[in-house]
Amino acid sequence: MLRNAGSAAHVKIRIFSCLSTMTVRTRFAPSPTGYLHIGGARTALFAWAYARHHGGQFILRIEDTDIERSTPEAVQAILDGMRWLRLTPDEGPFFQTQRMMRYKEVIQQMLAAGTAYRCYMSKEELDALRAEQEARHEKPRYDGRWRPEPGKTLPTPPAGVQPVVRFRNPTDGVVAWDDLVKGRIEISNAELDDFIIARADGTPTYNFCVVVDDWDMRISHVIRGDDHVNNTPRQINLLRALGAPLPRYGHLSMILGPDGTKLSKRHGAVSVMQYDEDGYLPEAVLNYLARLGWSHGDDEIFSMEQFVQWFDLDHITSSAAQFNTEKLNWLNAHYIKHCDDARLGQEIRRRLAREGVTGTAFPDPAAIAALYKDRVQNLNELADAAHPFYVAPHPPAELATQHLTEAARAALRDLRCRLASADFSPETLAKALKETLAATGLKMPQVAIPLRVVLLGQTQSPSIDRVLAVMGREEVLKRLDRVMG
RNA sequence: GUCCCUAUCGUCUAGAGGCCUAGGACAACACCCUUUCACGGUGUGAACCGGGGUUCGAAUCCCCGUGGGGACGCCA
Repeated sequence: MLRNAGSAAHVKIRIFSCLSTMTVRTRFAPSPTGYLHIGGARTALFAWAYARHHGGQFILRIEDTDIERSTPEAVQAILDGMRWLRLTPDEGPFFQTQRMMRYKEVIQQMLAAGTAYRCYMSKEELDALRAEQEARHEKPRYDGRWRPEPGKTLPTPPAGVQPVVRFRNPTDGVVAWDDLVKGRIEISNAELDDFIIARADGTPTYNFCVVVDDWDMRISHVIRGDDHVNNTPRQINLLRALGAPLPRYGHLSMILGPDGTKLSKRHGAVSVMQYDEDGYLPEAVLNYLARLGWSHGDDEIFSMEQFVQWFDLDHITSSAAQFNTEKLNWLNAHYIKHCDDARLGQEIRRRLAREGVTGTAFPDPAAIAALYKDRVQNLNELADAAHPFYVAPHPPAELATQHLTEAARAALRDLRCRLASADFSPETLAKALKETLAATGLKMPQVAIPLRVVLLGQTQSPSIDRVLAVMGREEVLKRLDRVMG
């Protein structure tokens, strides 16, 4: 799978296999400096779907070369997020920190081949150079002072300075590629400078590791956020210098926050696990994300199987999309409605347990889910609805005075008698209710609402007979007696 | 500042020169259903950023503005 040696022979095999089998291999390559947020999740989803659609492989690669900022917690958070979304990689996770020998080897080769060179410029000198360039309204870039040229005399390396290694970027011509989502993009080499591929301490940098990894891992399609568009020409030049085949590139436009501004840690860019926390079903989040920047005619609701079958890069919008919670809520409500009762029951238990409510075996949470699934937008609302079934509420004072009038109490007493001997089947419950209406001359709401107040501490609920059935005789009578005295 | 990307209802989007009097969905509003609240059903309002071209014909192609975004690290 991964090779540590890059001999010419195996380069040849690599090219051959790409051309002959056309295997699609995509990757998701997050850096573990934080959790998996919604933008990263969509990138992963699209890369995953593209590979699946073409019967190829989806690879997860953790780009942890920034030792300062990478944490094991973040690695775990990314893995958790992907597992929750069921975006299972076919290969990996691979860690760049475990491939250091390979990067160093390639750097040595480039140094030997003259496609890279040592640069002894200090950070201070660099900063000064940039400041000058900015003062002249120029794009800040390295001036190539340590770049070897035929007939050029290089400065003498200062003593005691550890050099960085820079890539010898072509100086003229343009780098162009047909972006899978944005179309043809051309960038002049004059815009690019000789970027650093190895730091003074010898560790390789991002643009270099990406190139070596994409090459070694035989990535055929690089699908990533469009904040990487500017890196692409550098990576293409590097790949060419290495004699490596070029993958195809597709750059996804970004996801903006609900207010149209960039997602930031402060708003919108929450962990995907937060959506679990907030009561969203992963299939709702996935469906929502799939439609954010991609479309298939008028189709809005579809399974992941369907998505994989339909997915292509031709129907991706090239402009940024704004996150819209209302639509996510709508999808979530839809998926809850169509979700299996037993699974919803488990979700109710899990969420109730989180609030310290245990002993939720009776009534069956799945039965409560069946009662409420088509009236909630998220699983937390479902758990909230289930709560009073397990913890008898005290009817709020104002609801009691407003609804538990003498007439209502009389009706409830009448109903209690009939219920005491009922078997709590839907038929007998409906019959008892009707008899009470007839006996008291009240209308259904005049009995149902006081009953809701007594049983659930609320004026709203599903059909009261269904509530009675789920709550069960024993508990219903207990609650009636407690309030009616 | 320089370079790159981008622009259809409030939002996500359909749209590949005539199928567009611009379609769908969310949200909003109205009505219907109703045992309360929801669900659901039906319906209404709502958009091609501006200006120039090309063409018999432009939402669609080209140019220039303008708005938005990204990049310009010994971060990824």
